[in-house]
Amino acid sequence: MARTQGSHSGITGPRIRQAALRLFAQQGYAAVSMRQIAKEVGLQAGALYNYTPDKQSLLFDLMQDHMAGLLSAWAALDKPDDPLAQLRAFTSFHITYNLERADAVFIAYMELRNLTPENFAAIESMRREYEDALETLLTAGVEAGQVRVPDTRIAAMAVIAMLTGVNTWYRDGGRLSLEEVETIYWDMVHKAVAA
Amino acid sequence: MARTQGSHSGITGPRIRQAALRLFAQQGYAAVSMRQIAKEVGLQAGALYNYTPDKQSLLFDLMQDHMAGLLSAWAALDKPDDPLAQLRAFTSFHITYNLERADAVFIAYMELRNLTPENFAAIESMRREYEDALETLLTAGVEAGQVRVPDTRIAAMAVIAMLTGVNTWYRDGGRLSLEEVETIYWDMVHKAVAA
DNA sequence: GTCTATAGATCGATAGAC
DNA sequence: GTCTATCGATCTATAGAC
Repeated sequence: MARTQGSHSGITGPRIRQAALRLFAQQGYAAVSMRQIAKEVGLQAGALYNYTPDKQSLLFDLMQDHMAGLLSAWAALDKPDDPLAQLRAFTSFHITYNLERADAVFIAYMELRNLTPENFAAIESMRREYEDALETLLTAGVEAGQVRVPDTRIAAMAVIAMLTGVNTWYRDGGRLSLEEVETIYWDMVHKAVAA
Repeated sequence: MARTQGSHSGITGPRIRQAALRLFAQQGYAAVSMRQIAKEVGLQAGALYNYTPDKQSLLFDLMQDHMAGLLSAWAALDKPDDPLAQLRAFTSFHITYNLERADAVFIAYMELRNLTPENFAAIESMRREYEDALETLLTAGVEAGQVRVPDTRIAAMAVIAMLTGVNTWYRDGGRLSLEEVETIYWDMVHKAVAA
């Protein structure tokens, strides 16, 4: 039953999204053509339009799936009661989750300007929700007397920026293991916000 | 002596770079056409090639100028002797310098993938030099007993990521003044790396 | 669901007049 | 130094055969 055209396996859609994710991250949305994506999956360009109405929707779906996954993974995580322990859990979670999805993280940040206004608003709202989750956590720490920061909103932004920065330099098999990285960052995050 | 074509004023080159900087930052290098840049300056597309050999050189020059300016501005800054005071100076310097050049900062980070390998290496080397400057400063703090971090290299990367993150949310006339932002970030940076 | 073919637009860069 | 005009390539998206 060898097949020479297309995949016919019902997983063409995911393969297209996977190829687009990688290419968008490597070269940027505007620099990647539909023909390139099609070639990566073994299709002609026209066939892509059986899976996405247009290139913009392909980008938006990738970003939306990433943000939704991030939010639901954090929501589903089994969290300790203590606010400071929760903050430690957030630190490890953010580093690990983002490192494992470096392409999606990169796109979700870099390609915001290539979204239509409506799509941009949707993604920004999800990002805001994630920031709010961390700020709420910091506020609980303040009320428990474990955290003291000049401004919980800015502290949330600062912690997220610091942790996401790991993606710019971390490489598998490098000088430090993922566990060591998590420990090092927790030391700094902890001291930065501690009472 | 009214002139109706071109600028003839000897500042066309800078105006082209300024327009390219703004457009590249807003829409991305790949999404901006030479015709768009020309229109912004009031030229036809062909005239741009009197000022740049090609689009790639235009991008590279913008990034190189930005990084060179950052390095020389930090080098020229009058710095205190005390390592911790120097770190405070770095915090204020980085926030202010980058906020005042948001477009260039954005491009220098986002458009690395659109550089040729040679150009990429040149920019990366300058970025590395800036990171080294901060790491050297942290190491001096460790030797003076004022700083204690698990890893000076990672601490340098973490501080830079945290401070550069200001660019993603700060707006003139917003809730906080630039001075307040600097104070807030110094509080967190200081605590994060303090002995 | 994929193919081939193509419409219609736009791209970077160059040539030659002025 | 800027213009007009254009080359040759490439783009997104669609139409219609299979």
